[in-house]
Amino acid sequence: MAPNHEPVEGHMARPKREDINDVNRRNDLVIAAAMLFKERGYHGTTMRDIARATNMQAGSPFYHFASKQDLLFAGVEESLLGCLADLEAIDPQAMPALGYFRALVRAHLQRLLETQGGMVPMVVDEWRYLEGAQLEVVLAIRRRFEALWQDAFVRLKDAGHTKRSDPMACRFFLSALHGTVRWYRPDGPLSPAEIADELVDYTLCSAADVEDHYSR
Amino acid sequence: MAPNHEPVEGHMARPKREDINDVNRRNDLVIAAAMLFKERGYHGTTMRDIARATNMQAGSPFYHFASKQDLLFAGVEESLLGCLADLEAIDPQAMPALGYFRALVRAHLQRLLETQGGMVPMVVDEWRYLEGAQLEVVLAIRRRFEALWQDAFVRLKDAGHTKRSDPMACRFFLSALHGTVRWYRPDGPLSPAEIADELVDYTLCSAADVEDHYSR
DNA sequence: CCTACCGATCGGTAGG
DNA sequence: CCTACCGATCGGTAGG
Repeated sequence: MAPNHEPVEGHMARPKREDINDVNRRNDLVIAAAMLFKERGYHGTTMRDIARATNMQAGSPFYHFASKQDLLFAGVEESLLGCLADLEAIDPQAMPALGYFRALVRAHLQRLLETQGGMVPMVVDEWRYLEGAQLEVVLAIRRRFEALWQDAFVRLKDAGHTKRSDPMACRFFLSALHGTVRWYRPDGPLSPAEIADELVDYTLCSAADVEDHYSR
Repeated sequence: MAPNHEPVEGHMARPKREDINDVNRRNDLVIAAAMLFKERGYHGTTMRDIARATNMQAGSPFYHFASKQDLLFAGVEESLLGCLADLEAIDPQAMPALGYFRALVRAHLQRLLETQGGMVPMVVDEWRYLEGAQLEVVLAIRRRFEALWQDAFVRLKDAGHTKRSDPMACRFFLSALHGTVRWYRPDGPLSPAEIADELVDYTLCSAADVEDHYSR
């Protein structure tokens, strides 16, 4: 016994051999849980399911996490922060509005659809089963995420690529963006990057494009 | 004891007094269950929760439904068929493509967002917990639903109101349409009809509109 | 991390 | 529909 420390250890603690193992196993749990939550839903998944998927005994996950909710929170927070980091790594000043927007959509769909065996889609539906302070943390991250997209939309419109950049338009766009997790199949005909380009095209509205390059 | 008949009673059975009561109580259960499934998820809701919400004792819902899944199925199927009936009641021949499309979006958002105290949004997320034959039935209805929207999109493009009418574009649109259930609030500033008009505007892409009537 | 265990709850049933 | 009940399972804990 020892771990189960949410508030993380002291500063700069040089990890010893056992610590590394603990961290690895902890991470295995987060991923296995996220995958199961995605497939069967949070309440449809059992701590015993998660233990089995990680080759542990029924009570062992509680060595790493104090509760099932803490395990959900770890997965949701990690995924969301990962998404946000990807997007914030792209410099808006380094490229034109359209290129920036396309880079955002590509980065996000890559993260959403092909990270770690597909655990990230879980965040789209399952965050809502969090409560209290953990829910607040997640909502705060989501607000930063939405503000970033909102800004990108404003730039897009200022450059003449869309007719709207209001919050409602941004919401419609984000629904289409996140809706991909409900129909995307890894073995399907389109890669995440290709889907990204399709969505960018769908979202744009320049006069020139109305003369269809797209039939079918 | 008596009911609990899924395959419905004989043809044209004139309902007696008790039958009416059974039908009413059965319907109360479907609505209460759907509301709870929407709020807490299917697996996060207990048959006892549903019983309590209907002023029954713990075991009584099983007089009307053989299982929890049957109760879910009843709500999902009824909601989906209701949606489909609304849409099929609109005659495409009776109006121009744009008017038809707008009528569809309005009808659907009305059904989705303000029917029976808001039970319908449940179908967006919870149908996936169905299994076997019931799941197949629901997927079949959904295919009809999507085909209808696909046709509407083709008409929209033929009339020059969108640049795309391919299945992917239709999917993006439907995600935005159904995503409304995740942010719509009955006490919010916009009615379902107003949201419908916003979405129609967002989806259109005529050259004339690019000169923004919309700022912000 | 495993073993062994607990109290609570859950879906569902019998019998009227 | 209620009463009374059952077997199974669940989240979680103690103790090493």
